[in-house]
Amino acid sequence: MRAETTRRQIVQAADALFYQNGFEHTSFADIAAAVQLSRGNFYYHFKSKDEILNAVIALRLENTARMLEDWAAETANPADRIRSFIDILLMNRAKIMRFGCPVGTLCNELAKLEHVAQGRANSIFTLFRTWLARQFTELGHKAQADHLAMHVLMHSQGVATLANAFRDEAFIRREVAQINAWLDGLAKPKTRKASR
Amino acid sequence: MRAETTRRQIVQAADALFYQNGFEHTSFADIAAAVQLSRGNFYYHFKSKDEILNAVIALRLENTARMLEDWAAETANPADRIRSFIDILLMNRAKIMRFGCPVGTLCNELAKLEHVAQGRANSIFTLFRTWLARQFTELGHKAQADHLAMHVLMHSQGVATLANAFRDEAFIRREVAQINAWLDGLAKPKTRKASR
DNA sequence: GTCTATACCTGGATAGAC
DNA sequence: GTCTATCCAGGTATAGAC
Repeated sequence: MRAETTRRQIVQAADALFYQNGFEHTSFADIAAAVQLSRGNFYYHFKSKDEILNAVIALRLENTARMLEDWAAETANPADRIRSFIDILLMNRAKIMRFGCPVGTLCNELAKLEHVAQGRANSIFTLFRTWLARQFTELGHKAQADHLAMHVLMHSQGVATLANAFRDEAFIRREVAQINAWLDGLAKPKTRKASR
Repeated sequence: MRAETTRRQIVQAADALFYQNGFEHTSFADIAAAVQLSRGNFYYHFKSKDEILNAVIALRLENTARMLEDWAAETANPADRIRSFIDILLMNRAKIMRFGCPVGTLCNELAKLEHVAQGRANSIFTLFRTWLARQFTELGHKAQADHLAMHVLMHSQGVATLANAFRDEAFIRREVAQINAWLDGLAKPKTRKASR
């Protein structure tokens, strides 16, 4: 098999395992088993575990950027674009209830490990943050665009953490409905002024 | 030294280390070094790592319960009691920015490990949840007390996760001010009706 | 109750044959 | 590019002396 193909398989397997079992809890043996490779062969593709982590983060950045571009291309209305982001909670609810948010839990873990890749992992958050801020700017909230972006991100992280702890789908739906209502208020601020 | 004293020291050291470095990343040697004990002696007090984890969770449950009782005793107004909870984010902001929320990050980690103590760890959340729900009931929101409790918990988790990733104190203050304003609306619903 | 010594295993990482 | 064999560090856990 071509090296490039094997490498990609390793990264994809590591991506899933890091998400499901955590970075530290995932061993080389686990990843090797997932792609049906011997442990020894592994080091032909990656010289260290940190190198795999970097590749996984790069993959996630790539996938995230593509997803955000697609949303921006498909959806004309900035409010609807933000709704696409919020909808992740519903689309991925099964995984979120089992494993939490892939970004939040990775950043949490790396923070405790004081890992060098912390900054790189956080940049996935930054990707969402700047994209959301751009949508809020287009919505006419330029001055507080970044604050609003952080608020939406905060909401998604809180929902993911509690949904994971309590395995509560109804809770997710309730909170998604609520943040969407909040977004409605922002999208049409002319109807009733200063409604908070 | 008396066994009881040593045992307590071990649990307190483990509590701090699990919070700062994560459960799995903390070794017996780390805890032993923190209390200046030999690794061998350790097993006189705890037969396994899971046993220490259980003791740590029990300690946290105890401390949390006492804190909530104190708030209920000190503060007459249920809205102010809820504000005591929200204020944790400000009081502990330095630690939260470095290590996240102790409850949320532990539950996250145990979920990925599929650890048997998961349920026990989650019960710390439940303690906050039922206490908050009681305050909302006293505030006159009995029907949605539990939903509101989950909403406040969700908020604190989201703020903690993002504050940890971005090390952003201004963000914490902003979000605390915002949820307090939201709480104001709930505490005095008579002034202006259906203000959301 | 506390120590040292040690057994045993897992995980990361390397060397070298094929 | 893939394998087996192997090394070494660190982690959990035990035995037994003091």
